[in-house]
Amino acid sequence: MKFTEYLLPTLKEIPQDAECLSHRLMLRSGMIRKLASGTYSYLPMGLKVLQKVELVVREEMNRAGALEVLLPAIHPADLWRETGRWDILGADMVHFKDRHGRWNVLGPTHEEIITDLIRREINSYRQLPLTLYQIQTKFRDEMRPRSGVIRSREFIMKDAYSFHADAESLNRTYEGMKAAYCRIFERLGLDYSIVEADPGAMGGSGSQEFVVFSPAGEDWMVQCGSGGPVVSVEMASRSLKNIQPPEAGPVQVKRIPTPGASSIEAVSAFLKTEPSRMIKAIVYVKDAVRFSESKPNPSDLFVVLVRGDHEVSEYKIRRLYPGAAMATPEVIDGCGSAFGFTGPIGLPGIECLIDEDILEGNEFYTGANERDTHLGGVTPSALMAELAGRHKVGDYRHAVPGDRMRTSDGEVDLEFRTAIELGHIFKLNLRYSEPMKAHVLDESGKERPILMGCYGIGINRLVASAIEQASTDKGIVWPSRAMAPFDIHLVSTSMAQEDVRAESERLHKALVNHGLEVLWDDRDVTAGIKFNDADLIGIPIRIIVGPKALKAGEMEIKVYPEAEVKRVRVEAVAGEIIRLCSAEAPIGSAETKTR
RNA sequence: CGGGGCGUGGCUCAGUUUGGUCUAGAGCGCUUCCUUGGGGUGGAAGAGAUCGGUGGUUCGAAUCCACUCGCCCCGACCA
Repeated sequence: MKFTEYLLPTLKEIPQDAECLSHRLMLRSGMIRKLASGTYSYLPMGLKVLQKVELVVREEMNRAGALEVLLPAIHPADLWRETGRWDILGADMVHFKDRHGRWNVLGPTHEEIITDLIRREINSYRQLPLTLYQIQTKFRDEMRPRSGVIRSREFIMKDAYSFHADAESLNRTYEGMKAAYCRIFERLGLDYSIVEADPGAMGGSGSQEFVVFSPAGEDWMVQCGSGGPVVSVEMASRSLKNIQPPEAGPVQVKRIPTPGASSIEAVSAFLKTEPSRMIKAIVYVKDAVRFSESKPNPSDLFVVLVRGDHEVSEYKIRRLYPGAAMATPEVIDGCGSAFGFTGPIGLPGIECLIDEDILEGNEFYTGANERDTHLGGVTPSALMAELAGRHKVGDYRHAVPGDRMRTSDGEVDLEFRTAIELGHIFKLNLRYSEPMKAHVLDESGKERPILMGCYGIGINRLVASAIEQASTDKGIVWPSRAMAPFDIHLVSTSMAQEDVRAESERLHKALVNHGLEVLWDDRDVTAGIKFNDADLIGIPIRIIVGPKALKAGEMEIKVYPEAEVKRVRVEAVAGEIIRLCSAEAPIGSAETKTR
């Protein structure tokens, strides 16, 4: 491809609106342009990179036995109502009323759509297992798009869905998909981590995220020592200090009117104190499925106490009560408390999980279980007196910096890093098949819901993260040749010199005829401009054709990131480059690329 | 949605505090010519802006006021 015939508008100056590195570089290298907040046009070179990633993804999906389909982007809202997600996702979905007055959704994901397809087409366990995938644009009306292409309102996703008659089959495919994901990320050269994710209240039995660490990341992850396993802040457990609960002491609390102030921030501001001096009390239902809201019994509930500046980890409390779910305001009001003003004092019969940090405190403020009222002077010993016997002390909160964890190497600090989520694999089990009645007949002729898994990769985000990984403000450093937009960057330093032009043209033709993708900078501009643009675009193999070397009958080859200049006889350059390019496994072979 | 910031040729910005000398400037980019040709070469001549929009105040508005639209950042929210 001749530069002069291509659309590659590189920018010398840093665009004002772009703050994160990948965003700046994608803009500057002419890969993308912004249309509006969270929507981007891909210019030819940007598209090329997306397609290179898609190629690897397709190959690995196909290899893993998944079949490619293409589902519609426009969905009737009724399908989303079947699973309750019309309400759950709500305003996050791009939706519109069509001319017949029916609500439609621009797909933010496709579980409902694929499940609908499967329930129509699949009737027998003998048609299972089956894995389908697609690469398609998703739409999400994000509250705040950010970081360029990392969180946008429209993005390309590879989403796969698997269907099974039994858990063993689901597990097998899940592991197969996980392996395929590893191959994809390895071939693309990403320095990624697999993070155990919270399977959540959906009854899921497993979920893992593929992340890359980056300052542009939005999710905090915790690593237990260097090289240790990575988990989310919600799941990271800390080693407890084994603080002995104090003796029960007098309950000398004072009631404080706090009109209208119910959130931690509002109350701490009103009382001129710190959130860390407050106790946050969250009421949970032990088993949301079997709970009857009309007759709430104190023994069906429990309350979790964490410091005001901490977050309750639902993951950790679900280890005690797997069916736990946050109580509704009605239940809270009905059990002798007041929504927004819950506290541990005066909730007879309700079990209490106390995060250990509370015992370290002296006096706390907390809700009085009465509207517009809080309590002051709540001490750990008062809690012991009040809760006598119906409490448990432990680790019930999200991890925070400063937490430590015991490992085989002794106690280590938890390391906090931000990460970008590129992929997520999930055992959905019956979450969609049950409400949507996607059933098959088993061997005994009995109707059973299909077990499902789902597996997503954000393509655009993956490209941005790859650029984030090793690039500098000078230019993009592609993590692998598989992702670089071209194989070769041919730089002719002086198009005014007839020999340079002629030799460049000959070489360009030879390489293209060998099936290589070559960007030939044939612009009539100075060498400095070309070198700077080459650094910006970052195509790893560069050939420099200039008058000096040419006089000696040579050209220069640089391979980045090693980038030692190698002088090669003009006649030998094409052969050398072809050898270089085929030294790697060509895309499509069974070989995994090594970085 | 709350908080903060911004909006002036294609890009980066100056000018706004204190209205008039701004029917608006600079650098980069763009067009033409010469020059140069290994890290954004030097020079000459040009094109290009209803100062985000609407309304108001005023003899006079890029500048003051109101409303509005858009963009960025932080937060809240959320798979």
